[in-house]
Amino acid sequence: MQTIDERASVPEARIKNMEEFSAISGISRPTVSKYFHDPESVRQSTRKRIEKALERYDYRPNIFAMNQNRKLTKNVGIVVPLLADPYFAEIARNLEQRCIDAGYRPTLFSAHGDPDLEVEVLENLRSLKPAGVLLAPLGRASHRDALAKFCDDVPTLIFDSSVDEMGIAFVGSDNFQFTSHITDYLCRTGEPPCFFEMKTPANPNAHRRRQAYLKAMEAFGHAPQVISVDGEGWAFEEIGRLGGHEALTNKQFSTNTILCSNDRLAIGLLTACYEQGVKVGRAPDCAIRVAGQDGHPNSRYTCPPLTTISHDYDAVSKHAAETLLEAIEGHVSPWKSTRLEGKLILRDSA
Amino acid sequence: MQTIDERASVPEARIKNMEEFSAISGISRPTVSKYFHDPESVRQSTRKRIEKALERYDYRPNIFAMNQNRKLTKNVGIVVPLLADPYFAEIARNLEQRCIDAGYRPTLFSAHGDPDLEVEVLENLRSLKPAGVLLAPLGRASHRDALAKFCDDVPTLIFDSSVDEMGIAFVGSDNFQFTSHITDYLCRTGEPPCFFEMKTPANPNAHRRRQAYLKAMEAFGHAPQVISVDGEGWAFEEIGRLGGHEALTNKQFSTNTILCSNDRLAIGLLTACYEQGVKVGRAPDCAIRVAGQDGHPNSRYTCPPLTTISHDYDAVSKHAAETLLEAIEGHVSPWKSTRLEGKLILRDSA
DNA sequence: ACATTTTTTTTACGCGCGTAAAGATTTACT
DNA sequence: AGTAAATCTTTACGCGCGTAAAAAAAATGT
Repeated sequence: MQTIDERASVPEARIKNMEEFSAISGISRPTVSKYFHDPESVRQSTRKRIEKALERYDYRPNIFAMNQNRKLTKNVGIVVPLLADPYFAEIARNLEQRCIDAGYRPTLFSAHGDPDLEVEVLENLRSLKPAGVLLAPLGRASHRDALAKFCDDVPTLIFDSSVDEMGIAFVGSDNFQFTSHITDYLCRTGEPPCFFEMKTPANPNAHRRRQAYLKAMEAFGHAPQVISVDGEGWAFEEIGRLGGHEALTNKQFSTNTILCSNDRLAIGLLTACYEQGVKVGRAPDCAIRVAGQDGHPNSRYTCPPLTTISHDYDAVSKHAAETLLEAIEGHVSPWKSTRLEGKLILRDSA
Repeated sequence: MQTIDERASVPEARIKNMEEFSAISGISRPTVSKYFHDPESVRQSTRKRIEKALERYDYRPNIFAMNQNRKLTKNVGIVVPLLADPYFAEIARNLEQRCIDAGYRPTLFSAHGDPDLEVEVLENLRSLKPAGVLLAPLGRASHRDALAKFCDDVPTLIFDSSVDEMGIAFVGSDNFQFTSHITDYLCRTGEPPCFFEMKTPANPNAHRRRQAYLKAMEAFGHAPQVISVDGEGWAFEEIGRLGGHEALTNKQFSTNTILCSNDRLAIGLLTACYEQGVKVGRAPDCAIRVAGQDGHPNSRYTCPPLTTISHDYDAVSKHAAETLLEAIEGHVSPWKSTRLEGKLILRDSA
């Protein structure tokens, strides 16, 4: 490499591609390519030369061209059902960080609550040639066959909500434990709870929670009561609020304690209670107790702050990311489901 | 094109690229390429033949390879400061939809509240060769020069929070009008408000709102009072809660009405009020009134529901998307700032 | 100083698709 | 039927980079 590009004397000259950069740095393109793949893989002296050039010209390889012809990419896709829900935003961010720390390039997608968009996202994801993907399916509404076909083609770890035995593994929370645990707490500290849920929940975890509630109540020798409210879609708070109004008006709650299927529903219910002047909490002057499930980011700021059982965000995302990355790196193992326990968060609502 | 690929008889044969697809469809690759660029651009009969093949083999072009050598792509990047904030999630989704409807391919990114990540995201965005980008900067913490350089290279519309006179235009809300309007409302319906804000707000809109508050109070002939609470970062609710506790304990509020700089701060303040047993609302038995600003998705579900002045989400995102897409399509015009008025949303908190 | 090992350079092709140009084919139209 | 216009096929190159193989150069060891 003898020729030094004349433009090297003009600091502002923008480097368009690796070819140009290799010219001004005086290092051959394949070596430069190697450097960007792993800076440690080239000799110390050439690394210095490259980095010196890098200081003067802020060239960066085109990430999409990079992946075009690579055997194994470092891309991982993260797909959640609905980014507008802070719960998913939170866990997605957590997963992103773990991927970055492990040297991977995460890209985040949301299905925006729409099953068609979910498969659309997955189809587009193929173009990224991802080494793997972390997928939280929409749930009930997901197009099973499309997801399954995707999982056949690219290493996919399912998290949050499981759909059949898809992908390389499932990591999520132990919904039975969630509901049993908080039901137990509620029974020990006051009247046994009734269960407040959506009639047609978007996601299979809700079914598990109802089952766990019924079983727990039976075990404790109490009569269960399930209130299933109408409502489709992902506007859980509004569904909870409207359903709450109806249930309160018709005096459908058989006890003074209400366990909600999830925190967002509980938030809506709390609003309904407020609007009807029903005081919520565990103080003597309160009419009812309300508890949620999920440990939603907003649950701390309701009035009263919501007693709930929280996902172990860190543990779930850690286990999910590690399992996927191990699989990517060749660690083969049979399909496995891991469900982590939740932690009870005691606040003023119950 | 005489040779029909033998694999055509095996329906399951996966098509790897456009070459293979053109073979089994019997149409030349350039024509197939043209079809995918715009199905209307090929003759009706060939379009049918392609679509018939498409039914048997679900081939889709690689979107990243597509953009590799295109003069003008249909990509648009959408960058928000923090996806975990439902406000941004909401507006981002709105923008995405508008881009899709206009025939563009939006991709969503979040800076996750980190200025370094913000420039990182923009650098990576370059690889996408976007036709344009919709950028809501972090604000105060943003690396101005990096953003400016990016705006020089790719058509960028700034929204939500303006940073200098960057990009092709700014579209956001009229923060002066916001605060003037709601201050006016509060003054007319009770005691004039004091102003509750963060000492070092993340985003320049906060300054405008404080100024507007001061000016409005002066205009109405009332003495203003600004309570600035400590706190860094994006955990506004917690900052509002802690600051609220301190202000309540020290009796810093000079009137019974508190206008918060934004809804998330207000949500935290409401929690502090609850925790101190201070009743909020406009009913006779309430101690204070609290109002927010933004029309945050959660504001409907606080207890009491939060009176606020809401962004016109639809109008902002519509104007932002249209302005960018017009610019992309050749419509040149000088830099311009558009600030849309907000709508007062009366609820129970004030 | 020599041979050996490690690293770099050259050369060349591939990824999946855009795109331009010239020729062949098909359509539309008088 | 004949001509012009529209569309398609062929051929060829480009985008920005990965990667393999052979040759050249540099570092290492004795």
